[in-house]
Amino acid sequence: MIKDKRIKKIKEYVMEHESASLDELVTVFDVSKNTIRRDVQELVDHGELKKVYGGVSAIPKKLESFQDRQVRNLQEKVLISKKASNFIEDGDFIFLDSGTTTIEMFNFLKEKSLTIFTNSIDFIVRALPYENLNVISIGGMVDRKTNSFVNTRNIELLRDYNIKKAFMASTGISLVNGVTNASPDESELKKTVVNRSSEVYLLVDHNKFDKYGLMTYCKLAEIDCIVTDRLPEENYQEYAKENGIQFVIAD
Amino acid sequence: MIKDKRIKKIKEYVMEHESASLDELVTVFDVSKNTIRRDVQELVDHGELKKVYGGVSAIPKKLESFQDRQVRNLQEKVLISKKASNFIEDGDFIFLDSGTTTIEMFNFLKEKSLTIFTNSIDFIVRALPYENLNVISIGGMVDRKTNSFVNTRNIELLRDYNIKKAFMASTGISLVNGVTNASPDESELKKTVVNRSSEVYLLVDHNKFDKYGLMTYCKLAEIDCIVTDRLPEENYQEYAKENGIQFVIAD
DNA sequence: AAGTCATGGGTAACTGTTGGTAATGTGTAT
DNA sequence: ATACACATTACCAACAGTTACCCATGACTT
Repeated sequence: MIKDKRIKKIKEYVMEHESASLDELVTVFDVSKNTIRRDVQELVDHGELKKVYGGVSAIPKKLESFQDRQVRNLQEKVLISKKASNFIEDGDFIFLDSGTTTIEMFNFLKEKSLTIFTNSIDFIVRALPYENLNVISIGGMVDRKTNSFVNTRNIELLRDYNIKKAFMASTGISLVNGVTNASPDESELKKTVVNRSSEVYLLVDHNKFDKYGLMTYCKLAEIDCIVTDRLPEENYQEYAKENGIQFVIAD
Repeated sequence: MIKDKRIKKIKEYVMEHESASLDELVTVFDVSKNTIRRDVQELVDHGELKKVYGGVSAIPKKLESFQDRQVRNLQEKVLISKKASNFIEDGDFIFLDSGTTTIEMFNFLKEKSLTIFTNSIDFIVRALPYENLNVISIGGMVDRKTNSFVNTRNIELLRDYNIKKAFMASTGISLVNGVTNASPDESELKKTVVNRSSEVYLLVDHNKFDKYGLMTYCKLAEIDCIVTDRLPEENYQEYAKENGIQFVIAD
């Protein structure tokens, strides 16, 4: 493997595992300890990681809470987001919810020509270099837990736009409680988006099933398509069939 | 395959894979290493890719254009923004315009406790780690020339907020044309902010005097305080005296 | 037929990368 | 405090990749 690539991988590996011993890295990347040392040194010089005796650890950033979540189950999130992105075509007007799964869609839509309505600050920032993406921000108060805009006073303006497809995130879904999220500030917006959008896609990994958060922002029946990484229990499949919900499994 | 086409393909290939070894490219495109080198060299010369030992890697896109402008006259901008920040007190509810001068205020207010209304994407991002800053974004369409939100549909909501102090930027000011900026998309918002704010501060370096852009968003008389880096011509001083405008010189 | 250009193959000097080894430093358990 | 294991640093030799050339070939142009 090219040195550059290896270093990037090392960074990702350490980020994902919070920290790693040098021996661990030696095994994983199959190069000598010496080389690992040099690679790590380079990353440390660039302020990407920090050294600890016997290994290396990710830098606890101020907004780590979000970053942390982002790497957990990263592979599943990438698979799900890739699958979901297949539903997006050039010229679409879509809504993109904030969240660690939905943000992964970025890589799969950055080359398309789209108009994207979003409350995700991360997405707005990542989309800045891509002129082909017409990004419209919902605005509102910055919420540091989710890096998104909440409590937005201007939900009204959503009603002026005809969103074709909405890609939603959730902290947990269940047959009883529907699609939920943690914060009341967000749910008003999500409700409106679900109502206003022709097609609603929900991106949830298998861990989210049978869990629920504080607020329900829509019923499961209001979702058109659930993109996830494992076929859910029988009762979900029945419910889906009854309510015309499509299940898409990414693997 | 023709050379031009191959080079384009190589670029695409590397972009897609983030990076690639020369050997890899040799196999994929079935030409000699020598040719791959020449092709890659051409791409590097055009700044499309960068060489790394053992291969090539895609250039991580950046928001360069804005960054560039940011360093021009940086010292003046810092001086002006520092001076302007003196008017801000803990607990204030302020508006912060987008622009290369106003963004420099960030360092001088990041430790204060404030509620900040802004259209500047850069400010929103930089403020993310600072929990003491309550940031409210105006939202709207992303404008990549200024890294701000424009064309915002929800100017109405501004009327609900009582902004205490507004810190405005401008591409040029003159006695005849007042305070101007380049884009029609922005001026509607700026107009409203100037109207709604108890105190309006204008941050302009001396180069901005006697220049004007396409759109006038307010008269000079509507400004309460102009922060700049040199004492302007006599006629500006007279005008200021007549209209109760305070001049603050940063040096 | 001569000229131009892209290509492939080769050589030699050079530079960056790698893994090993030895000396030194650091943390831990007794 | 001492011994021990392991981590770190520094250095070097081997090697892989790079640069800057060379020339031969074939396709295409003038």
